[in-house]
Amino acid sequence: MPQLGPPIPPWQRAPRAPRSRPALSLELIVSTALRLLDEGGMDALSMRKVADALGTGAASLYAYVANKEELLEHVLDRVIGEFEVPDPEPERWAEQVKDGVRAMRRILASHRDVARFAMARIPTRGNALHSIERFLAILRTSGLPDQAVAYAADILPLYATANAYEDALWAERFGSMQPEDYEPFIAQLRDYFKGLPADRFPNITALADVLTRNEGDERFEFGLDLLVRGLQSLATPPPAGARPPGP
Amino acid sequence: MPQLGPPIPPWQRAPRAPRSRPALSLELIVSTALRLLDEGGMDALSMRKVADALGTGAASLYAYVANKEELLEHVLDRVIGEFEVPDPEPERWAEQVKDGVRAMRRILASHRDVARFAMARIPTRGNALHSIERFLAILRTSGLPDQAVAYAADILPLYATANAYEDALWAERFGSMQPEDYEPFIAQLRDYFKGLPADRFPNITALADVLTRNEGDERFEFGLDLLVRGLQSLATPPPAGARPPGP
DNA sequence: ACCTGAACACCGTTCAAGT
DNA sequence: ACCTGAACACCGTTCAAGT
Repeated sequence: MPQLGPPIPPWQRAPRAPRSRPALSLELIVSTALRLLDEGGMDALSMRKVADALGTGAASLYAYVANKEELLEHVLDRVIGEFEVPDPEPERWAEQVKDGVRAMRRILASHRDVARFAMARIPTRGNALHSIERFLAILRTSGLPDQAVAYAADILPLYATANAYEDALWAERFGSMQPEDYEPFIAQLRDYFKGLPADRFPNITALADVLTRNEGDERFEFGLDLLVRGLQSLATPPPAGARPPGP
Repeated sequence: MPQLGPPIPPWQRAPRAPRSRPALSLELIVSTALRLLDEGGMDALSMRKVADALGTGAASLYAYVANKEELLEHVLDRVIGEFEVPDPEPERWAEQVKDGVRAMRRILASHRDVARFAMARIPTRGNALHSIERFLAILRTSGLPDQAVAYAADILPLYATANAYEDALWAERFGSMQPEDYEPFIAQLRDYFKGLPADRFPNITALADVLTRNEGDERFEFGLDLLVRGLQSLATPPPAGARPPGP
């Protein structure tokens, strides 16, 4: 029960607050949507719930966004705005690239289900453009051919997003993506692998332990290292005389 | 129009087919769900629509699957069943790994929106287990350390799935993922990049052409090559003294 | 035991009607 | 011009009631 003060006779009331809720705006709709998403995940982000949190009806949102998809694009761009890319330091471009991918994943994962609709959108809104521009600046100091720079600028964010997407689903299933929270599940999976018939599953049973290793960012870092090492090998021309191994 | 034979008088008909529709079964529910997904994408796959196609009500499905999520898992496993992994040929493991990742992407992309729920599920059902087992067999002939094999077995399917996910969204937006269907959109994006103020976006404007290059699988192959080359560099011990790499 | 109609608590989006 | 109540056409899931 809310505490009620003594009753105020109508004639003493303020002349009816201009509006108890602020006027609607795209800005306000987007921040409300992001807040709901952060608090309750994707299920909490419906047009109706956003409108409700703003004290209006869902139909009113359609004056500012064409549809839910467009609202999600704005939310994504707002999150991308948190991504700060440093000025290029050419002699350590590879480490800067890694730091950038790590930051992308961290920021996406910190906003719960944002990663789940971040994939496959070609982000062309303001903040995304700015981030791409600055990420390209770092990649270009590598000496890689332009097309390799362009593909890398696509693939690295895809890798960050895919990992953040997985993070989000782990968090959904276990209430958090902290390893200790889902360790029992991992242990169960490990036992399941170990208990498989070894004649039909010789590799899974033999590798059960490493397949279910659950050590923070190790797997993410492993893949990131593969990608960036590959880029470095393209940037560094093979030593004259020697030929790279291959088929 | 199907060819109809001469009309058969009612008294010659079979004594009323035991049921005009076959009995429900998990098998039947899963194939119906996959058919609807292939035909109409994710929007066509609802519990109600699957039930409808089977001539029953949505509630009846819950005798066979706990919820929609479980149905999707079965659909995914059915699709994974199309994935055929060859026997290992140790001397060309890297090429076999690449072929495997290509096949994963191709199969996922051929089933429209399957990729959209394939991510981040740890597939432990029958077909998935079998595929993982055989993929591990190939990876283990590389000579990579066990943990690297295990991480690779996670990351490579993630890469295939993330790309197939993008394919699916392109197909959704443009009715197909054939490059010629969305070339106008790409051209528009290219012009947009080129028209940006060059002082604020020097890299995007300079790279507009390569950033919007749209040549089939090139980008996918580029990333796949980075990953597999990275694995090869881990498998081949560095040339201490004079170690000849390769076969 | 198995199946299901109807209900519950939601969706995104549209549109006529209000101010 | 801006806003919105109510409606439309959907969802996934539950459950009492039927056979």
